[in-house]
Amino acid sequence: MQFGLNFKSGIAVYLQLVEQVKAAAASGALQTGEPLPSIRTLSEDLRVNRNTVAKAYAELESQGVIETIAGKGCFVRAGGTSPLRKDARRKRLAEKIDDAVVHAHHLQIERDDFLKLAEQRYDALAGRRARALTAE
Amino acid sequence: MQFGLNFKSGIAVYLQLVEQVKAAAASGALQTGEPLPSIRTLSEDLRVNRNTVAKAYAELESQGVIETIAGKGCFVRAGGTSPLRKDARRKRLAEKIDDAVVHAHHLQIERDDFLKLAEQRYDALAGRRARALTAE
Amino acid sequence: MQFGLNFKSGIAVYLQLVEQVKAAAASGALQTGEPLPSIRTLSEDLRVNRNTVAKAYAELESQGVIETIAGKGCFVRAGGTSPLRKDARRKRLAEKIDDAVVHAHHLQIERDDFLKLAEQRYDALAGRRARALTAE
Amino acid sequence: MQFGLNFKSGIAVYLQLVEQVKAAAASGALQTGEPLPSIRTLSEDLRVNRNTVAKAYAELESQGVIETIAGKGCFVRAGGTSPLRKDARRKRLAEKIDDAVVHAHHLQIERDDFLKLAEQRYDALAGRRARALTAE
DNA sequence: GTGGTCTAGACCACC
DNA sequence: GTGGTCTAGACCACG
Repeated sequence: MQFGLNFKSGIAVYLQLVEQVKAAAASGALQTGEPLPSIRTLSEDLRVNRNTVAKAYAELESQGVIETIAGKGCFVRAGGTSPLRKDARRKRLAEKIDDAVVHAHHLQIERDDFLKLAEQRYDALAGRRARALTAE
Repeated sequence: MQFGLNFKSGIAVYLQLVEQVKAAAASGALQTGEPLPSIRTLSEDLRVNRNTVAKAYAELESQGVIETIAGKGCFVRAGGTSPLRKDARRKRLAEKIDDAVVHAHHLQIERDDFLKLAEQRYDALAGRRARALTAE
Repeated sequence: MQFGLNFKSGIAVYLQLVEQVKAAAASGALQTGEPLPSIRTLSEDLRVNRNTVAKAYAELESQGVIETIAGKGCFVRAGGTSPLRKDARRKRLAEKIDDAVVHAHHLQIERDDFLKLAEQRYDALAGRRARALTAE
Repeated sequence: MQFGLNFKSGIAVYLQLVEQVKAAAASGALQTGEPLPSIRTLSEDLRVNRNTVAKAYAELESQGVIETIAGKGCFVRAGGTSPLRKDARRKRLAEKIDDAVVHAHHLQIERDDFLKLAEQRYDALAGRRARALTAE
């Protein structure tokens, strides 16, 4: 998993985590039974307090997205979250992109600049992800 | 204008308002020079405290989206007035795009799909804005 | 740091705080990275409501003078970080200078005196800042 | 008299007027017995509500700076306000200039730029003043 | 009528 | 402990 946090967004950090895990589970990026990173590991990776990660996992468990097995870790639960169809996933993403588009307008970023930036940022994250995988 | 609030989203109410006004201005639903609802009126409509709406409007003013004239009201400012340096504007937009990129990964949307979607949504907003202008 | 408030000046308390913090940062009395007093502490010292101090700190953050980290505190930011375009910065400064010019006329200070005074005060501040840095 | 108002300064407009008249009287720019512009005239010149000017004059009268003679106008009162010595006036102005200098620092305006701007703004106001006099 | 400031006191997120 | 948000209600400045 590759998480991205924004500490200045005004959205609580633990909710950002919850949302991202749910999105990954909804798309099938996280498969049933797959383990999540441990609270300690993740909190260190993200430079975040352990309580914050713990709260996110607790929230996910109470929503039935994951299952916590004491001493073993947290795992994606079967059922409940059937993977979304592709157009449903695109629709979810479209909301996030619309948000960026609105900001592009107010920040006076032109079409070409906007699209180029989208490409750059996508590749930047993909690059970080690849490096993270090979470093394992 | 019609605003909708989600009190359980974990996102500050005043920020929800800020985003909705920005979206309305970007789409042409709110035209340059148009007055926003008064703070008192809107706070009553939304069953929210006056200070909360005031904080949203203050934030919009500091972002250059609206102009507020004490004793008269708040008005949508003309676009193309951002006082920020170009690199600062790009940096802010990059944060929003990164947010979308992270979700694209979690939702397993591939690069081409992501970029095509970005293009579509950008053009969709520009189109709506153009239609709103001519329909005036 | 020592702050002083005038409750009868007709100038909003939170703006008096903003100006004093800015002056302290510009003169080197507050050094880069130095923590400001906590909102609660300062509000008690000044016999002012917590929200008033919070508003001042929020304004300072939005002006790029300080950085606030929720749960940790507020810190003076390094200079040279204004995200504004140069013309926007000059325009803002011009407003302040105009204020001084109007007073120069009313106080019957001639052109040469005015300009000499501007030079003196600029150098005086730069000098204090330099001494504060070396005295560290 | 040449007044300068800043509607975004956070200082009440009527107080800005009061302060400027007091400064002019303190320097001798307004002589004892000299008439102030009428409320109606000044409010139109400054694009301000008549009540605002009236409030400023009322405040000045209550402070003993001016005298209102119903049906005739407002006049600078004798005594009470003996003209300040030159260095006292310079000191008052220095406070305003210091304010501008602090803002120059935070707005990253260098010494030369600052001094050039001070010169420009001084000459700009002097120019407006000259034009206003010849147009009479 | 408009927006702006301030208070008093509550709850939340995070360290 | 830190800062952030929200409410309820007061008073002020301006048109």
